[in-house]
Amino acid sequence: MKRYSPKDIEAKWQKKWQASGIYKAVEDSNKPKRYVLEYFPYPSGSAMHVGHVRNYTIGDVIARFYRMRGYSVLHPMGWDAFGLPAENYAIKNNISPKQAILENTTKFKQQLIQMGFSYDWGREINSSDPKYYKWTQWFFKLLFERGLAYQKESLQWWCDTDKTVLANEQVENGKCWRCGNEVTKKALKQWFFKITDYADRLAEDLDKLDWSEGIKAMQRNWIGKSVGTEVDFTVEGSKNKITVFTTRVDTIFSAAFMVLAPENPLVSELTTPDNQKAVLNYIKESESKSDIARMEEDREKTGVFTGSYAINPANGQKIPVWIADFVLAGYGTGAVFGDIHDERDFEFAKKFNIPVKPTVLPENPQESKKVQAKEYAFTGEGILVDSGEFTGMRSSEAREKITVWLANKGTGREKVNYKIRDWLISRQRYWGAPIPIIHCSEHGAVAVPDDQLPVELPEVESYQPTGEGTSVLAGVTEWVNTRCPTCGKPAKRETDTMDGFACSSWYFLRFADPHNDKEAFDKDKVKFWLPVDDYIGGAEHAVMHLLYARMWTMVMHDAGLLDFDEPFSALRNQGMILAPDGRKMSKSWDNVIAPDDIISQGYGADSVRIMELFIGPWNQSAVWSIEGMGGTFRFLQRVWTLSQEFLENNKAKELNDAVQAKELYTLIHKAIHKVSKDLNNLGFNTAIAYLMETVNGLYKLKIDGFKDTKAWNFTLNRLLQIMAPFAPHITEELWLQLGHEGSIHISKWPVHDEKYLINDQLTLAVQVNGKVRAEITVSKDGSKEDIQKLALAQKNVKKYLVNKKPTKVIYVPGRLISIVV
RNA sequence: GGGCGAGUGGUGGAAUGGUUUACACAAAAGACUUAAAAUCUUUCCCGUUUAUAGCGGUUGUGGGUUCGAAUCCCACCUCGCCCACCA
Repeated sequence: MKRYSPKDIEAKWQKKWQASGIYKAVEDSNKPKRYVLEYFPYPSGSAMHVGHVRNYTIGDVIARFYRMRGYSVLHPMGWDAFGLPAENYAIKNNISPKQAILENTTKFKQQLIQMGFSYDWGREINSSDPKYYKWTQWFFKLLFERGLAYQKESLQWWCDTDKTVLANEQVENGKCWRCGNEVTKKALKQWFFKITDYADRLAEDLDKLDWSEGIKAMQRNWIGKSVGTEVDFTVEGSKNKITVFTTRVDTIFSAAFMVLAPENPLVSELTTPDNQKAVLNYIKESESKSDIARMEEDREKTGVFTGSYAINPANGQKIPVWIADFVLAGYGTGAVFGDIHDERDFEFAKKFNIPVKPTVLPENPQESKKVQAKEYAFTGEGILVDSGEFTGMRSSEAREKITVWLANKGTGREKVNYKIRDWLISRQRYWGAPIPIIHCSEHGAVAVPDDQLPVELPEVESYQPTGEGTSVLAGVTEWVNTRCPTCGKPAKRETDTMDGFACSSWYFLRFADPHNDKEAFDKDKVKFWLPVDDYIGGAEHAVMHLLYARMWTMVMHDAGLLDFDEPFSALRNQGMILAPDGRKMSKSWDNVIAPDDIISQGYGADSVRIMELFIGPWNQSAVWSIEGMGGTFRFLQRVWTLSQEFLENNKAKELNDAVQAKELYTLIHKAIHKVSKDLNNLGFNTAIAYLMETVNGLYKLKIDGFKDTKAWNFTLNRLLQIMAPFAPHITEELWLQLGHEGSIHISKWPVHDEKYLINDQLTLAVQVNGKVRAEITVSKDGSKEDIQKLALAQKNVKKYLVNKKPTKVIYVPGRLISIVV
């Protein structure tokens, strides 16, 4: 008998599948469709580890399940090839980024193929291919023409290691998301996408998505919608006014001081000569302070008085105007009023001895006393005092009324603010899609005409960034110098490139029509496949890719290119795989486990795939277990051995045994039912556990021999089919050995027969006062009365019923009978 | 400080109102073998007991609802991830 040896079968089938094209996605309108997509990978220098592989395994099992259930399945793969790591890798290894991508994608592809993933490789795309980025540029133009791409000079996050600006989303705790070094601010003219125009829609539409609450919460938090009031304060002896944003206009009568951000342009005008020196010093100091220091927790409040006073429009009170770096220039109006109803303000007031007094009090009299004694900053809702005509109102009512009152006086208005800032898209690096803009001294920024797309990246000598705030493209004079598309006069090309997130904001659409050279995609093809039904990936993209892609989809929808405005109906966030030491897998920890090593140790891809899912719930993190691999391998080996033994026995004449046949049918139909149900609910680990249980059951039956040929044949065939999404190689091989011609992976998913799911005999637990005291076996259609009688007759039950009568009997069919005394 | 998730045997986990610990790992014993590996079979929460049955206990802690709670409610503790001076 031949032993199970994955290396003898896996590569063979991978080649055959590729040749026969069984995973090709076909638009068949007679079938329902399913678009299963995993985030397309970034082909970095380090190969994929078992954590990445889990992501693809989840997608592949889903894709295979739907394919067998008769769906038209699109399961594509491509490469997010532009970006910093590829360029840095190229510089380090002294090769071109193009060459680096070629090397890395070759390695990644080989890794994916050896795992037996069912991708339609005919749809492979690469975002650094001019045939692809031509359309990325085309979409840039779409945004530009719709007023959603613009240039602005301002202070930007700058990473001095990577020599480029970064988007807000790419700065984590004041550090560059790529290299981890502290970022600084630099004044540069940059390109932005106006994602703020979509802030409200991006927040509101989250409700209609089947995404994990965690990711939705992260996006809501990032967008940071807050509804409040803008209030204008006049400045004593000046025409200037200071506008503030507040969500608590009900506290306006308590305003005791104003605070402006040091960067607020009003500061220089409001500063009186006496205070000039102190203010300038403070501004200088806060500029030089690193953002890490500025964001430090529990930092003591700092600030200086400007010498000016503002007038509270609510009560005419004169209050001092300060500047302090706890007020952010970029949010709201860059100015706030301060009072005792905010912890930060109260802290500030205490530090600088500014008198404050509450005008909102808690309803609880004890707490109210404490607040009046200024024991703490009362930030909750309550009843207004000393607030003119609003005294006695509740906070919520007062907010509405005061806003209307201020609006009528012309000194206030309702206002919605967002934390999200526009998306900074330009990068001072070589390896990205060039921004398709030409700068003309007469016509300004002009889009490159469609017939001149793509604007191809020119070859350069060195990819080393200059650090001067421009990309190396600025040095390619013959490329930079061109003519204005409008007037034909000499003009210069934009030399910044787009961030890689532009490329990934539409790739899921390109998979529907990857080779189209007339347009980005054919509308009908996109209509057939999109939106993505299952989008699988980690949570690290929550406020980057997942937000950007949603915005682009909305823009395309508004431009009439799409008839949907959300790209990903369901998002599946897989849990991380940790190294056996419990830490994240990383080169620097030297704890990375690559699938290649496990496969070459003889376990094979099927065992790895099963381990990825059996290790725990797919959406929770898990520690990789090397020992566990033995278990998944043994399981597959048992299936193999059982099949071989059956095939050898099967050569003899046909045998019949009704008793064994019934047991076999019961086992397999239950398995079909359970595995189908679990796959529908993404219960991969429990589906595998049940398959193992089923195989254990078959081994028990085997002890008596293969007594019914037909039933064994049926059972093994169905078992292989329901195992096929998890272990595609071994099931395909055994399917062939059992005499089938076509591939198991396009065979019809089996349906269970209900009659085998019902047991004739049931085992019930008998409880007395909630404790299990006995077990009884009853017929499935026994009446409650009969069962109750039997239960009460149990020796160990009687013991507890001496001199007592049951007050209540609860019968849960198929489970238990509970007697209460 | 805010948000999200988790806490069950030696370990990963199963069970989402109904017999806690399915499935697997690790460990132990037996069969086969000259031997080992592999394979097959069995045992495996704690206490009480020579042992089995039985009895008692047990899902982070404390309380509640219920005939019955890992599951629902209240309070608290611990761990992980994300965000954080956003007025």
